[in-house]
Amino acid sequence: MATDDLMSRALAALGDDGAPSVEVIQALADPAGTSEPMTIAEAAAHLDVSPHTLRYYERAGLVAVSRDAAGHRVYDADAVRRLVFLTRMRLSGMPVRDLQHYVSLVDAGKQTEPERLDILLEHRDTIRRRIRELTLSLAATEYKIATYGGSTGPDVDSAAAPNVVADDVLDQVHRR
Amino acid sequence: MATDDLMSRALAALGDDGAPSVEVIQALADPAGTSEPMTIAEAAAHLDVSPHTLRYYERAGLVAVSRDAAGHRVYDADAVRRLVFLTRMRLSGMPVRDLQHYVSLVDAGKQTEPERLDILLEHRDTIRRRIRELTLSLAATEYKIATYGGSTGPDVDSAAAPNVVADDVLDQVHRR
DNA sequence: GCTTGCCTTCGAGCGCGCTCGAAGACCTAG
DNA sequence: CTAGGTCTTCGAGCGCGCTCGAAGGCAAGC
Repeated sequence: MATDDLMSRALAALGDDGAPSVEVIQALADPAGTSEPMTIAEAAAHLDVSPHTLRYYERAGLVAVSRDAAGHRVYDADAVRRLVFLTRMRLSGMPVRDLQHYVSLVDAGKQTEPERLDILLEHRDTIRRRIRELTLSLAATEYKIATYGGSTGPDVDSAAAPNVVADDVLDQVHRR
Repeated sequence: MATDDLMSRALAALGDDGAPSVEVIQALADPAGTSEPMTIAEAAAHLDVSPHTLRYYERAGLVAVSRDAAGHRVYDADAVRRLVFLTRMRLSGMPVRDLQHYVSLVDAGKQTEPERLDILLEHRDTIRRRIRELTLSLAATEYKIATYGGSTGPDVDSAAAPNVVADDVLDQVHRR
C-alpha cells in the first residue's frame, strides 16, 4: 500500500525549501558499495551524531565495529549502513530498546523476518499517529497565533468565545 | 498565513478514521464557560494525564490551583483552560522549561504579548520541521516494509542496489 | 468508633538517551 | 625527542519529565 510513490514523495519533500536536486542526482549516481571504511569521527560526521553516541550504540549492542591495528574503530560499509538505519529509526522516535530487539532478530537469521516486519508495521502506525497529533497541534498553534490574544486561562481575551470553541474541538480530536 | 482553514483541517483530520462528527457538534454546542470546578482526579481524567503530573505542573509553577476547606485542590475553569493549553503544548513537544517561560510572560501582563507570540511562532516552526522529519521517516519505513528484506547491514538482500539508492536519497533529504 | 478511600506534602527515584571526564595508548610533525 | 591530536576504555553524571512512596488529614458509610 502506497509504496511505489516513495521516490515522488521524497522528491516532493525536497522541493519544499529550495532546489537541492543536485544532491539527489548525486546520491542516485553514487554506486552502491563505493564507501570506504571510516574512522569514528568521519562516521559521526556522516551520520550527524557524536562519536560518544556511536560508542554508546556499540555498547548497547546495536552494531558491531571492528578495530584496526591501533585498536581504533573502523566503520565499514555494513556498519555504516546499519547505523544509517538506526539513526533514521531513532530520529523517527523508535526507542533504543526496540532497536535492540530488532537487531537481535536480524542477527538471529532470516526466519525472524516476519517478526521484524511486524515491528516495522507497528512503528509505521506509530509514526502516522504522531504525525496526526502534530498536525493537530500545529493547527492549534496556528490558531492561537492568528487570534493572538495569548491567554492561557485567567485573562479572558477579546475573542474568547470562538477560541474556546476551537480549543474544545481540537481537544475532542486529540483524545480521538 | 494559513489560519482561516483551521476548522476545515481539524474536521478533515476527524474524517480520517470514522464518523465522530457527533462529538464535534457536541463540542461546538457546548457553551463556553459551563464547566464546573473539578477535583484533581476529574481534571486528570479530563486532561488524560495522571494526578501526579498535575501536581508536578503546579509545583513547576505552570498553573496556580486553589484549595477547598479540606485543603484539596480545586480546578476551576481558568485552571482547566490553562492546563488544556499546557497539555496540548506538551503533546506537541514543547519543553516544560519553555512553558515555564511562557506562563511567566502571561502572568507578567499584556506588554509581554509580542514575546509570547515569538515563542509560538518559533514553536510552530519546530512542529513543522518535526512533521517533515516524520514524513520522511514514514516514507523510509514504508519503503523498507515494501522491499522487505529487512537487512540493516551485513546481510545483503536481493534488491540491494535500489534499496541503497533510496537510503542514500532519504539520507540526503534528512540532513537537508 | 472505625474502616475506606481520596486527598495532602515532601523528597527521592527512575527510565531514557545520551554526555562527559579521566587516564592512557598511539601516530605524526617539527 | 617531544608535543599535539585522536583515539581507546570505563564508569559516572546529567537533563528531562514524570512517577512513586511514606506519612498523615479529613469525610462518608457501616
